[in-house]
This record gives sequence, C-alpha cells and structure tokens, in this order.
Amino acid sequence: MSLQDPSFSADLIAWQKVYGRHSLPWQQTRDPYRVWLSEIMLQQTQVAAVIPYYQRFLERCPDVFALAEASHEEVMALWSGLGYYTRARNLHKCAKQVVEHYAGRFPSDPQLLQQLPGIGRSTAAAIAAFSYGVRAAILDGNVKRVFARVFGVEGYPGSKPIEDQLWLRAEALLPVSGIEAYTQGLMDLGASLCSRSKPNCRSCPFSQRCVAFHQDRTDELPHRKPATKAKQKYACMFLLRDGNQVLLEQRPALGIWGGLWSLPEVSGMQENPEPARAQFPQQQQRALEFAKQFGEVDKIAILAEMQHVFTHFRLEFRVLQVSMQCVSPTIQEARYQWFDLDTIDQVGLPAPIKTLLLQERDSLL
DNA sequence: GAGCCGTGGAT
DNA sequence: TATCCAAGGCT
Repeated sequence: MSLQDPSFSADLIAWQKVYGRHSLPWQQTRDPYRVWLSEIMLQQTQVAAVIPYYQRFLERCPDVFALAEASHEEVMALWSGLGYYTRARNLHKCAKQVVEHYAGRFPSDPQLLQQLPGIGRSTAAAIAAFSYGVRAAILDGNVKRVFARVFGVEGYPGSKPIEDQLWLRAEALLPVSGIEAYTQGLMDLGASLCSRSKPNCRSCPFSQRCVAFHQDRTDELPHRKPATKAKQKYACMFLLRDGNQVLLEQRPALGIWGGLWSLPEVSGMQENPEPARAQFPQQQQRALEFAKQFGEVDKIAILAEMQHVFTHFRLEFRVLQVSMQCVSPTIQEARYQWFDLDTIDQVGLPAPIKTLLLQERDSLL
C-alpha cells in the first residue's frame, strides 16, 4: 500500500499559515547558525525553557566563529541548567568543525549535516529545511504523536520497528513545495492541538480522517513506553567554605554531570548505603580528613538533604557544610578550585548544586 | 540496540 | 508523590 497522501501536507501547510507559530526567537531568520543552535537546544527540551538560554547564548556568541573561539568553560556556563550537557560539548565541537571544514558555512545537505557532532537524522533535516528549504523529513516526539494518532499506528513509537515505519511515513508525506511551513506545522500541531493529554480535536484540520479521534483513543495513541522502575541512589557531598569562598570539584568528562563543577563527594553515588543515621559519624570523619588538606576546619554540620530525579535513577544526597579558616589559596590537584559565591553563576554547575549555592549566596545578604 | 544523559512542567 | 515526557543523539 502507498503511504503517499498529498492532501495531508496541503492541509497542514494551510493550517500552519493561519494557526502556527511565526514569531519564536529563532524563526525570523534562515541563518543556519541560529537554526542549528535552536534545534540543538530544543532537543528533548521545551520551547519555554529554551528561549532565555537561546537569547543569552546568542548575545555572547552571535555567530559560529565566536562560538568556535569561546572557551569550554564559557560554553558550559552558558548551558548550565539546560541539561544533557553532551549537547553543549558537541555544540562547541561542531562549531569548530564547521569553521575548519566548511569555512564557517553550514552545509545544506542533510547527509553532511548528520556527520557533525550532536546532529542526528531529525535535527539534520530540520536545519536543512528551515535554513535552506531542503526537502527532508523530521521525526521528533511531536511528529510521532501526530502520525500515531492520525494514522492509528499501534506499538511504542520508540521501538525500532515502529520508528522505522514512522520514518517511511515521514518521507512519503513530504510536500513537493513549502517544506518550511510543513515542517513547522508538524511541530506546531504536536505542541498545541495534538498535545499528549486532552488534545483539541474539534479545532484540528485532521479530525475528519484521524483514526484516534474516530475511535476515541487519543489517550491510548501513541502507546506509552513500557514501564521500568527508577533506581534510588545516594551520595554525601561536602561544601567546604571560608566566608564567600567555596571549594568545587570538576567532575570527570564522562558520566553524570560530565565536566561540570560540583561539590566533592565521599565515594560516588551508591545504590545501597548504610542506614542514613548510622552514617553520619563516618561521613563527618571523612569530611574532616578531606577538608584538612585545604585548611583548618572550624565546624561541620548538615546543610541540606536533597532529592534529584534523573531519567534512570533518583539521587538523594546530603550536603555537609565544613566551615574553614586559613584556607590555602593554592591547590595541587587541578580538579579542585575555590570559587567566590558572588560569581558562582558564571560557573557550569548541575541544577540542584546551582540552586543550593545561590541560596547560600543570597542568605549572606 | 537498549541504556544513558538533565531539567522543568503537566497530570 | 510518582510518573511521563518534551524540537534526540550517542554508545
């Protein structure tokens, strides 16, 4: 059977021109740099969260050359809070490659774009379509949801066979012309009317033909991800502090919070700790031993106990505040460094650590 | 190819 | 509170 259906794209383009979004910060341009930056930031991230980051990033790095020349630290600080920090490292790497291999001009061929770090099949298509008008298919969460409902696609869209089938549809449904409005229309429809819960089917241009609407199954399609339980992990961190100075440790490049500055941890994130109450004396002892290499310890106290949720596990962590005196300004190991709380927002920090340190800074005022 | 990577909002 | 998942890509 043929998957082609010219009226689908025609209806969507007509709808997008009237009801779609036209004034997002990255829409008034075909500048591939801006399109690319927005697409990377928008991966697995909602529009509202991206907007302030996008604007701040653009002020500091207005073009691909500025980004390529920026320091790693600065890029990470600009990204701090957005999550998925591999995106920031790949963003920086990609900018350097575009400058070196393409003289600063992003290629228009999706195949070439996809070879750059951080750009997969869908993102390559979006960049090519929005900045060069290239006829290429995207397949993101919005598109999967719209297709699953309109065409009644059964099965979890994240699984390989279903995703392959959706890619075939995405390619077959492409319009002959008007790729920009069509691509934007898919995103806009998925983000507005065809929302995950309580879609507004009465206003939808596809309600006449939508399988999910006719079968009253919009709450079943697309099928949900098979459930898996998140593991609980635990950690104990130290906040060494001398007035406004706090000691941070740069995390290894690989793994959770890779390359970010965080609080020193006792012994990593553990799955099966001793009961928390029994741990405090030895945590205190370890904090003392750890802190002695940086100065004289005044006192140690529990500052906070926090819970942070990741994709695959929850992290419960306790922060011991170690009040210090006579801090030695020079440190042997490069991964440890003293920072001033007043300038802490210029450092690449994990979100919960940033929240904690900003609270500490503000409590001094 | 299944697991991994952050954070914030909605339900 | 617990769960899902949002303009995905990499290993």
